[in-house]
Amino acid sequence: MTPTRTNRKQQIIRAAKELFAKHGFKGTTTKMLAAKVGVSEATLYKYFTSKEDIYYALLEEKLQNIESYLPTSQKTSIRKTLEEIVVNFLEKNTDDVSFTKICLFAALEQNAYSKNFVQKLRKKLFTHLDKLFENWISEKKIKELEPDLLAKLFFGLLFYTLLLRTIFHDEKFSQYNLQYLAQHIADIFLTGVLNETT
Amino acid sequence: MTPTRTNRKQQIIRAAKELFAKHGFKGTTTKMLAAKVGVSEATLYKYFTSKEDIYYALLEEKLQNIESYLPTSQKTSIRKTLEEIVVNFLEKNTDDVSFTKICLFAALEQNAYSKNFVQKLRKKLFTHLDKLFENWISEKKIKELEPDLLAKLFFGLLFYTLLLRTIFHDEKFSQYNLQYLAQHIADIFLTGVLNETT
Amino acid sequence: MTPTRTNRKQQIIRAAKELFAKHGFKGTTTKMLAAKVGVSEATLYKYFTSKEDIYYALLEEKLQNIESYLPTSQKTSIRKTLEEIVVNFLEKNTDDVSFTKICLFAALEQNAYSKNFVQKLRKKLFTHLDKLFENWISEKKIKELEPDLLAKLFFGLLFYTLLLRTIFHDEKFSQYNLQYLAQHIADIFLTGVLNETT
Amino acid sequence: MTPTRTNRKQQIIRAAKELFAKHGFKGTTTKMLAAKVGVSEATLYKYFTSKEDIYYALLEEKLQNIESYLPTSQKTSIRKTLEEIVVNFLEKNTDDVSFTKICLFAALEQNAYSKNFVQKLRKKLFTHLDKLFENWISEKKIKELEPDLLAKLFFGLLFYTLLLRTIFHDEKFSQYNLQYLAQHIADIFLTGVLNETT
DNA sequence: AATGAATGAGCATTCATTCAT
DNA sequence: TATGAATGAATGCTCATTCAT
Repeated sequence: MTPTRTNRKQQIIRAAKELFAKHGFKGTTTKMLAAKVGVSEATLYKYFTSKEDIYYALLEEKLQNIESYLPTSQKTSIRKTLEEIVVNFLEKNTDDVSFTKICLFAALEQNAYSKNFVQKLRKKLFTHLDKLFENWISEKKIKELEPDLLAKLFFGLLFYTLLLRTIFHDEKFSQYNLQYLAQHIADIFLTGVLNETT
Repeated sequence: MTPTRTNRKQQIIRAAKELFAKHGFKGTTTKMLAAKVGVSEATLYKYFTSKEDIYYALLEEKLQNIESYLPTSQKTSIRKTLEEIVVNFLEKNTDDVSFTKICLFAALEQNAYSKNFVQKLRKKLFTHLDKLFENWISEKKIKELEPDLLAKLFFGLLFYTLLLRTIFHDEKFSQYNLQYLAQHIADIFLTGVLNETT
Repeated sequence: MTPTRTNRKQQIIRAAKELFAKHGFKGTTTKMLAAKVGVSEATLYKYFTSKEDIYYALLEEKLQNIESYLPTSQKTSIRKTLEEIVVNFLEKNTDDVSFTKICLFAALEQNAYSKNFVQKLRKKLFTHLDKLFENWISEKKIKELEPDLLAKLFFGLLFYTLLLRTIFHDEKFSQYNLQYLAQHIADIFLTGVLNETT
Repeated sequence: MTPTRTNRKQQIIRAAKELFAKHGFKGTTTKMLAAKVGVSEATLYKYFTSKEDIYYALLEEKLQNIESYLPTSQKTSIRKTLEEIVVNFLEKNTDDVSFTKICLFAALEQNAYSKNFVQKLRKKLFTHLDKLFENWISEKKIKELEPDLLAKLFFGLLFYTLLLRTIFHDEKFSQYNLQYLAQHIADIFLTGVLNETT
């Protein structure tokens, strides 16, 4: 594939990402997409066989390029590790809101392909996180609960925070700096909200 | 409005709820809707002025009828209170998955009306929850953090759990019984995951 | 089905017959068809599910209504019988050229459906003709050849004459009166072209 | 024109012949054609100015190269001559079904050009055949009928036999060997089907 | 000599909506 | 109250064709 050809494909995917995020799959028309890319609708079909094909390419690409929000280096403390996860996750996904939206649309629209995508995505997101909790449990550092339950509940805190910041446009959560949020989320998850004196 | 008229309106809204949940607003056609209700498409327009109108009526109705997941009676312990909230919330929303989906669609589709809806909905959901945490804080029962931050993080645990059970179709989370989930969520939120001995 | 509904369907089929005959299936657009009927394209789809559906309905209807070109009463002579067949066949099909054309298009375009149609049509055309020749053979009135071979060769004379008159626009054949043609065709088929004195 | 250029043109025409025969003019796309030739669509337009142009070139070429099915040498008997015509005609056209189909499509599609083509073709086909019958008539060998009427009716037998074998896929007619068919067709045309004793 | 890239016009089909009855 | 009949505008997609390279 010539470099131009790849570029055009990328252009289309990039434009599609924005539009699908804003209007969903059904809500995005090929006309809108062509206009955004600055080509004719016919041109779209020189690069992709169908609107669905563009959608799939978009999801597929995301699945490949998904960046880990997990710390690369071994952290000394659980707390630091969790804090870094929070910051990483929110940082990466705040910049690319469309991805979050597209994932949610995919989860909601529920055709065979998007179901598969969501499944793969969740696997990718949790494989490493699960392991982290497993290790901590086996090291007796944290309570002996099912590691994936812990991973998912922790992720729930992240995920909902992300939604508050990017989709629900919660004023407060949007203004908090990430460090501050990370500290509180990590703290609550580790030690709970009860007053120590209690 | 005659009772029949009200009934028909209700029938339409009920059918719309299912369809919008399954296919989104754009993905639901008036043809599908009419078929589901068992009337002609023309009849739809005797009761509502447009497809959007049906959507708005649906959201509005939900906003009125939203049932509190908060405990009605004063509970003795925070733990019991939180547990009851978890159980209530999951119970009510598991039965009515379409509502969750419609809310998410509304949040994603982001037109003026749905934005407004999401805002109102969140207000309704959080007003009482916020107060609960405020009280506990003033009673020094829990750490002195911003009450709405606490409320939202706690809600994040609930909400993500709901998504896992109803939209992401997480096998494990779907099988857990609600009591079990409630205990763990409440426990983690209150005391954290760290080993007490640490 | 209300009478109006039937009428519209019939109107569409009638218009389609003309257009498909003139331009073939591919060459006929739904726009042309709608214009000819005097309705919008959308209306076409209230009565038929697709362009193909219209085509099929058209063929199906023809298959039902196909009129026999065979003599109803028992003729005294073979010659009279054949002459009547020629006249009947040419008369019926000259009035309805579109049918001939559509059949030929169907035979040429060769999709699964039209293949089936052509097969059924040929069966309908030949079943009785075959029997006629069988009888004559068993009565020793004509040479002892395979009856269907005879039927088909005789039909070839008819069919080609029809093409000459309706599709190839052969001047002479178009001007001959049917009686004249019938006599010669029957005569040649019965006694051949050789001079009797030879 | 360089020899390569001629070759490419020929390649295109050959591919077009197959495709037009299978799908008709409208049913054949330039994409299909380019793919079959193994070049880009753009290349097609280096050799022909339009899709129609290819079609015309194709017909024109056929018109030039049409091979006579008439016997080259003077045959002793009419019977032998007719038999040879039948065999020749069926042999040549069975091998090249696409030609028959294209001619029929041309006759059906009825635009100015194809009308002209069909006319020329028929002239070519009948000029010599007509003469043959003229001669036989003047030699008093056959009945004194209009020679072109005879020629066309005889041709009808050939033509319908060809259709049965190539387009209608008549099982029996496809299996008969040509010699057998030729004998019967010639015999019937010459002496008729009536029992001699009658 | 060949083609990659592009497209305006058109295709069959569906949409939400209207209106006379 | 309900709907059969209708449609303008749009949808995803394909077509034959052009042109710079």
